[in-house]
Amino acid sequence: MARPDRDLREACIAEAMAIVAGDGVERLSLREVARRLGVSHQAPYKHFPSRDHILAAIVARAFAAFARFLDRNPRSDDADADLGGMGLAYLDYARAHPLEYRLMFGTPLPDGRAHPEMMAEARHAFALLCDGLRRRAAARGEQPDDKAIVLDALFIWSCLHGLAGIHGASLVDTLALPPGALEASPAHVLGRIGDALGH
Amino acid sequence: MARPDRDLREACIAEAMAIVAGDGVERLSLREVARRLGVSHQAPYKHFPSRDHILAAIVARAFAAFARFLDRNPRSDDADADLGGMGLAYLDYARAHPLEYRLMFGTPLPDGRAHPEMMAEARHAFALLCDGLRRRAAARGEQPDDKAIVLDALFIWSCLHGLAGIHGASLVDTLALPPGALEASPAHVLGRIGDALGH
DNA sequence: CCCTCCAAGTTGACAGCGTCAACCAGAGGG
DNA sequence: CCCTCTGGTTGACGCTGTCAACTTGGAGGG
Repeated sequence: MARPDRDLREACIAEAMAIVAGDGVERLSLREVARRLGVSHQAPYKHFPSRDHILAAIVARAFAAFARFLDRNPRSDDADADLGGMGLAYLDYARAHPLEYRLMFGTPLPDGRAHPEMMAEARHAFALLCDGLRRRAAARGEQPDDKAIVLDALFIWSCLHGLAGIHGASLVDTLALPPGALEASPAHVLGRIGDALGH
Repeated sequence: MARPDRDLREACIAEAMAIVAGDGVERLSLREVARRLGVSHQAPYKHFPSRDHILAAIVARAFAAFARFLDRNPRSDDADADLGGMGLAYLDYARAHPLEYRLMFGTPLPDGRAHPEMMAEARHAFALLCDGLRRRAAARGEQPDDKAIVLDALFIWSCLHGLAGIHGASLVDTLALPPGALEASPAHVLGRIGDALGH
């Protein structure tokens, strides 16, 4: 069998990501991936032992793209503003890429022990947030221990993750919010995070 | 057709909820419901036009149970403590009932317009939080408008929802938290919410 | 009492999915 | 030339949601 003129494994990943980005992870099937690539339904299994494996591969890619997005702003001298910018980027990503966001955070993920690359990419995104907090603390002349940094990172991540989830899901319709509340909620929540941490 | 000695519709709902509570919503199939009840695979369709309809029914039940849980503590004279108690109840529910929690908040829900009861039950839970904030404001002699109440309710809900999601999902393993951070995070996040709102 | 209708079930079929298993062709190495 | 391995194809199986036809029992009316 000649080396194919394309790497089918990478093509499967790209196609799976396109399906998820277009229609959501619920529509991801290996048979549809195969159909779109013009190969037999079993061909993707030559590269991925199971559906979970291709899922883990695209989750890892999604986390990597997410982390790049979080890190998109150049670092400034103002650690508070950097942290706020990261928070905005988080919400922007969730809004711009709702289906990818749900892939990462709204889907039972494959077992992390079997997919270390996926785990590493997810950790990277969280680590950016922890780094932002460390720089902020240093700029204020503080030296919190690692656990305190992580706890505040969890606080922030919880707020952002929760709000992104509310924005992205049908919960928005469900809650029957008064006019303007939805649009105002990102700035408000970010402001409250600032209140909590002390400006 | 005689009135059956059981209400199959209610039996389907109960069985569906048992499957979700035991194994998660991914394992919910109408055929399994039918098998467990000893009826033919098509029988549940006499009562529910589609899988979405039974899903909406159990989501409504889950929201109702959730709201009862949030409201479990008697009201005291201390509105701050009541609000904190509600926050703890939120996290307790998510921890005690992870699969039901994920049913409500981690699952693409059926179209809310087709299922008004489900919507109403979800709104009730959110309204409890808004009420708690109103009572707190009144106790402080403040009169925030409706939008301000809702925005802070969204802030709190975001925090709790985000944290519950982190606790409940494989993200906990993914993030490789330092020892003790996970156990400390509920108190920490609730404390930060208090910081944000001003004690 | 008989007949009709309807509700609630049963049975069978279909298409889609993930996965198992057997088979095939071509490339590379001995 | 032969053998092995890799990466595909084909076919089958069991599971799901749903469509469709059929059956049965009971209620209601004449």
